[in-house]
Amino acid sequence: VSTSEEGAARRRKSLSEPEIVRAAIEILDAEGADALTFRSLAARLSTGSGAMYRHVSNKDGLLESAAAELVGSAIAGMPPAAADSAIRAVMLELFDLIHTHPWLGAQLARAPWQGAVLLVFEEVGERLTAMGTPAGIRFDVASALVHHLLGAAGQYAASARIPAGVGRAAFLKAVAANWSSRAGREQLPFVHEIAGELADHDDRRQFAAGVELILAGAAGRR
Amino acid sequence: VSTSEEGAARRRKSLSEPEIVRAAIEILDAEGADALTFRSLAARLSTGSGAMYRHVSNKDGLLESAAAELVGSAIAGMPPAAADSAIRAVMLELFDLIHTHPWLGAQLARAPWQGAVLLVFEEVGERLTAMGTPAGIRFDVASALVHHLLGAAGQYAASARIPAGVGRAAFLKAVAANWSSRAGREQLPFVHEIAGELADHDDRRQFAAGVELILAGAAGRR
DNA sequence: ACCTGAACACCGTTCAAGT
DNA sequence: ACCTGAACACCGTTCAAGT
Repeated sequence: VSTSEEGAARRRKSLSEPEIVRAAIEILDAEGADALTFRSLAARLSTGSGAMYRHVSNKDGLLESAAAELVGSAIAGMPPAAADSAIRAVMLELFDLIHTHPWLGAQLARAPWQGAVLLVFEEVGERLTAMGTPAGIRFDVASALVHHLLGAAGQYAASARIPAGVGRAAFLKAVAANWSSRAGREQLPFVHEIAGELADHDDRRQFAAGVELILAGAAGRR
Repeated sequence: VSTSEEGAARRRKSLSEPEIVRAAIEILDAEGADALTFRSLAARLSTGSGAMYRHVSNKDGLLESAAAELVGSAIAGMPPAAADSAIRAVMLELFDLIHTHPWLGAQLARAPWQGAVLLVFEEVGERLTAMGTPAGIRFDVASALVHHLLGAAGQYAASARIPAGVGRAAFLKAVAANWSSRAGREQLPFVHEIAGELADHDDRRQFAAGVELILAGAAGRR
């Protein structure tokens, strides 16, 4: 046949780090974090399971590279620091990026001093500077904003893991019932209230509200 | 000898869930998250590696129980919701708890809807109610505070993993240098500035500052 | 009823052997 | 120089066999 060795396990070209990272992102996006193994990656790249170690240090490094790749290009697409609203645009852009790549939320929260998170810090910090946040509180404000993003990211990643069919409200109530007794309490009234609101809840709006709280607090101290 | 079967691998009493959770916390505190395996746990409890499955559902469940145990008793020790400053006391108490048990930071960030985090939500929410935060923004404020805690927790857990001897400032600068080029940038000036401040940096103070920003933002909307 | 520990089905990572 | 894939040293989890 003319299609010769279709799918045969032989490299046509030498591997490269960007090629490996790209393949990793594809697996992560399509099948989730658990599906990324050096064996699945090797299969997709038609190579041996140990071949990638020439180009990436280890699995942690690979995940950090994948995260930085996505965050880096999302940030590159943003207009330069200028108007007062720029910080909000950056925060929402990153929130949306995590929404599109749920594994990214878990990854950012796991290692807050990886490259991807530093890129976020840089972007946030520069825009705070541009909008006149005093140097004395700039690091505090940036860190509150980044923590808010990482916290929301983790929460979103966790939501994505709730078995389909079970509503988030029902899930929360079940967990709450399970744990309230151990806390030596009859009930968790506030959590119950939250669970009720969760049905028609907009994560993105709540995230934006948190950003506004922090910015308002910062403005009060200007 | 009279000390008979010292250290012999035989159960003296039947296992229980609290006993298992307690042993898990001891391993986590003493040797870190990686050291907790069902085999190390079995060795410490002088039993078989599969025995714990009668009492805990799996490893995730065990970690969630361990986290909830610590958070639950920390919260039980707090005075009831009352004064305006109570919310600050709770947040700092939890920050300190994570400082004492670094693995807890990673665990809370990993699964934000586990029992331990719901207990935090409850405590924060009740105190916001007590201090008069309007119902309309209460959930938003609580979630911003919890995100701040989880974000800080993750960051602290990551700091603890930086190889001893390497300062945090040097570590951050190295990571930044490594990634700035890939972001298509010469440098990351804000991150560089941060790294400089990091030498005499007080995490606890910065965390408290973030809490104040959020509360100030909330007060402005009262 | 509960514990025991071998066995199973995976991992990440290494490294001799190939090309 | 780089790839290949068996091998190593682990995991979490299951389950027949014991008591």
